[in-house]
Amino acid sequence: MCSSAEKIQDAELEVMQVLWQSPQPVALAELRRTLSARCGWEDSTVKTLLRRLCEKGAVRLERRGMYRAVLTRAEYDRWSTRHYIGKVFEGSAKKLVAALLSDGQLSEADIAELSALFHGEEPK
Amino acid sequence: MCSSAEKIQDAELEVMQVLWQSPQPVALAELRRTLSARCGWEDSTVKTLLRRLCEKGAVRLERRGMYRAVLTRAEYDRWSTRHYIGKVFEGSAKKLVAALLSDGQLSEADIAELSALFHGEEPK
DNA sequence: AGAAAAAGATTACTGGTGTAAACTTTTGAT
DNA sequence: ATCAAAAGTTTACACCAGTAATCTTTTTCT
Repeated sequence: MCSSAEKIQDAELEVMQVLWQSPQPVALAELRRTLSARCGWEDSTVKTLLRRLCEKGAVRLERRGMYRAVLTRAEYDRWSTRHYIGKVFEGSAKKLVAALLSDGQLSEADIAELSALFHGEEPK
Repeated sequence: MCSSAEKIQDAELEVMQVLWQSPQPVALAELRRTLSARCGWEDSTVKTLLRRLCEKGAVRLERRGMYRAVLTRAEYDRWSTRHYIGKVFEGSAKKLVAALLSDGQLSEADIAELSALFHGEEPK
């Protein structure tokens, strides 16, 4: 139950996002380049964040200079949404969606697509 | 545009939630009672949080011992969802809802209700 | 008026997060 | 074998958030 996802901090999430969007594993050099561009971080900052992520079990050092995400994006999303919804919407995902709707955060097109999803696939 | 909502911290949110769920304004004594029960906080903790919220403009001291939420729940929800979706779902509310769906965080009943909302009211 | 109670203001302390420098070890190239 | 570059490790440091004690002022009760 404690897949560590909850403890991932904002800065760490930036690192995870880079790991998630390349085929695994990713070279430190590339992490450094991407995060320097995207966040303006120094080399040592990236290393610190990688170390913390490894300590949390969210990342693994595959081999020298190659890092792999252990925590998957889907896992992170699940945990973080649960946490967020618990904090703000009394644990009700439905309330969150209703709020998005009444805030106009979903376009007509979004709604159409989601309606389709609501009735289409989903395994269960 | 910076209605302060983004900077509301977790502990502060607990206080806001108490303010939001009683007809405004709320007596310090009641905040203290509720938050002591709900969060186990001391009197001075509640006062510190109220002070910080006042500094942020999210709460106002209406008159001695009576606090009023200036930031509304709807405003907070809007800002916090935007922020969260920006951080985790590349700014796409649709992606968030799709994730909830594939995670099974929406029951059949939820989906039915939301489908109705999708096609029913909403002023726009 | 004086004292007790409540509210408000000031100060504090710890741990975590963002950010990074500096030091050490390993590896690849001459 | 040596040296430089890259990677890994250690240490650092400021700020904020969570939590609270204490001190001061205001109100209320007798």
